[in-house]
Amino acid sequence: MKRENKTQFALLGILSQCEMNGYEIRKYIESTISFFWSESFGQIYPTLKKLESDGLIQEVEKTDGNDKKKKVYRITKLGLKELKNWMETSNIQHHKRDEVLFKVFFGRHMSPNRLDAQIKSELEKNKKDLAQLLILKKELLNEWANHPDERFWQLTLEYAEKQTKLNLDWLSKVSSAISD
Amino acid sequence: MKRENKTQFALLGILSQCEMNGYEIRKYIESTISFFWSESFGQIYPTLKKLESDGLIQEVEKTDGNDKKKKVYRITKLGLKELKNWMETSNIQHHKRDEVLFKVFFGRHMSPNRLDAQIKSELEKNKKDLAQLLILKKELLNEWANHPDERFWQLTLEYAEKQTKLNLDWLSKVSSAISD
DNA sequence: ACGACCATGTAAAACGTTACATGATTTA
DNA sequence: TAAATCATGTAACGTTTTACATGGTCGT
Repeated sequence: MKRENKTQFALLGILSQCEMNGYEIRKYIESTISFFWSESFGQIYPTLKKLESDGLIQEVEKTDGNDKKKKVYRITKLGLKELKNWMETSNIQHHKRDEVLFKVFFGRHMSPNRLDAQIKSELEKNKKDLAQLLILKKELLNEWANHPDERFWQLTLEYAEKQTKLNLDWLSKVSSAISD
Repeated sequence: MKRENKTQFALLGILSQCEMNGYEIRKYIESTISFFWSESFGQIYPTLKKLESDGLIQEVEKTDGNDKKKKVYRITKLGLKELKNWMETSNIQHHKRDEVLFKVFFGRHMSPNRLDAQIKSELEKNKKDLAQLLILKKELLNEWANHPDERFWQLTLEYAEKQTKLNLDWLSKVSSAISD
């Protein structure tokens, strides 16, 4: 099986929800789907060019002379078709590399203090993540109710919340367990 | 910040627990830590060579003339030092790309049947994973009690079990939710 | 004797991050 | 007017997968 470029499909998925430029795509990923996806600018801009030259997205025509430098893209019918096709036919792959679990699993090699400091830093990160998720949850209930994607976002958000709570519980436990 | 080669440290971590050859390292990863880590042969063999030439691991001297083709490695003192140093000083990074959540989040573009089929396949995978985790749990209690890594394995395993159960619950819910 | 698994490796191609480069616009 | 943020992009480098290549060993 050849390697598929997942970045392509991520950008198609995002543009299927809303017209955006590259910079906004990055912000969207960071603020909304960073829980399960990440992309860097070094991937986003070249991929946008490729998608455009393949006819899967197109630049939105500018209504006025402003925003000369802003390149806002929209997904095309062909793009939607390709997205659907990939989603329906590709097998789900799992490439796991979780450095938190790595450090706990091989934790014997670290001084307990250093391990604990890293665990506490993860705890803080997860607290912030949870706060952000609760904001997204409210936004979803108020502003995005009845959006065609709403039920899918709801399900994803629910997973994210439970996952983050599990992390918080477990990290606390690890922190206690190693300070004996 | 330059990019660190995480494969190196993974192999050092594994060899800190037991002498092994490349093939066994792969099996170990698949059977024991696939929950949070993965490596391919294309990474393992070249990395073993590099680690050896850097003096972080060494080939175990063969006691008899057999096993000419088997290259069993052991971690050196320098290797242990480098492992400890990396673990204590590196920041934990998160490069998330979860294709299950991707497919649910952008699930509107799939026919409900196709999405459900993929979710059911994930359910099966998680059931198998859970069964495997329970086997590991028993092994840990019986054969590996009092091993110096035991408490760290216990914590990691506990996370894996809770995570897998969360997955099973959530996947069932997704499956119900999309067949309306 | 056949298939499954053990065992080691390389090469090509693709993927992805990071740092760099540049400049406009907005906000305090 | 300075700082922050918006905005697009490229180049170098390193990482990772996949496919290929080869041959040994073990069980049935």
